[in-house]
Amino acid sequence: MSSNRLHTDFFLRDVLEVAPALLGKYLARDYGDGIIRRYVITETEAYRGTEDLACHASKGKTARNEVMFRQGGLVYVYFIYGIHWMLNFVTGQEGDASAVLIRGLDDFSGPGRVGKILGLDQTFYGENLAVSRRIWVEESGLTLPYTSLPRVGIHYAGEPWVSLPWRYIVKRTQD
DNA sequence: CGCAAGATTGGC
DNA sequence: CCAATCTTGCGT
Repeated sequence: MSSNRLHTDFFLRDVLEVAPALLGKYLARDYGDGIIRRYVITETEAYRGTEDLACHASKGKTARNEVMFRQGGLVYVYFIYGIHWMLNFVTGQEGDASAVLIRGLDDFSGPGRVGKILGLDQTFYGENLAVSRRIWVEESGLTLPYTSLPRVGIHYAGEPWVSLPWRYIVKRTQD
């Protein structure tokens, strides 16, 4: 039998390709009980290298963001506002310093809520999505229509970064 | 070593 | 509109 897990090659492309490509994929999580929960990825944001002033990598490599400078397919988590763990997937080749922020799963929206649902913490820093037994991404076969909008909470970056439509959101199902 | 700000959220 | 809560990055 074969696994639907997405491997490193999926993440080695430009972040502007990977971010929308993740929409509709399954975020798989094993909380340690051997039961695999799957959540549909419904919202992402792209952070693109040292040039992008909204990207953490724009200030150069630091202890906090060093994983962003590695090859794609790794997890980048960071703690913010004293409350929230943000989940990101590193993309591109080593040195590209790009990543996708996971902002929504199923009906839950907001990166802080994603981190809470998944029970993230510092131990996930650098986790390899190709081999991890507790968090990975799977092909779902779903192709969901989406829209792109400017990114949230990065006003400090100024133009053009604050206006680029690098936030991708699955259109809500009609009923 | 001090301190301001943060890829947010929930409540008033 | 604002507090919560704490890590990080930068200035002194």
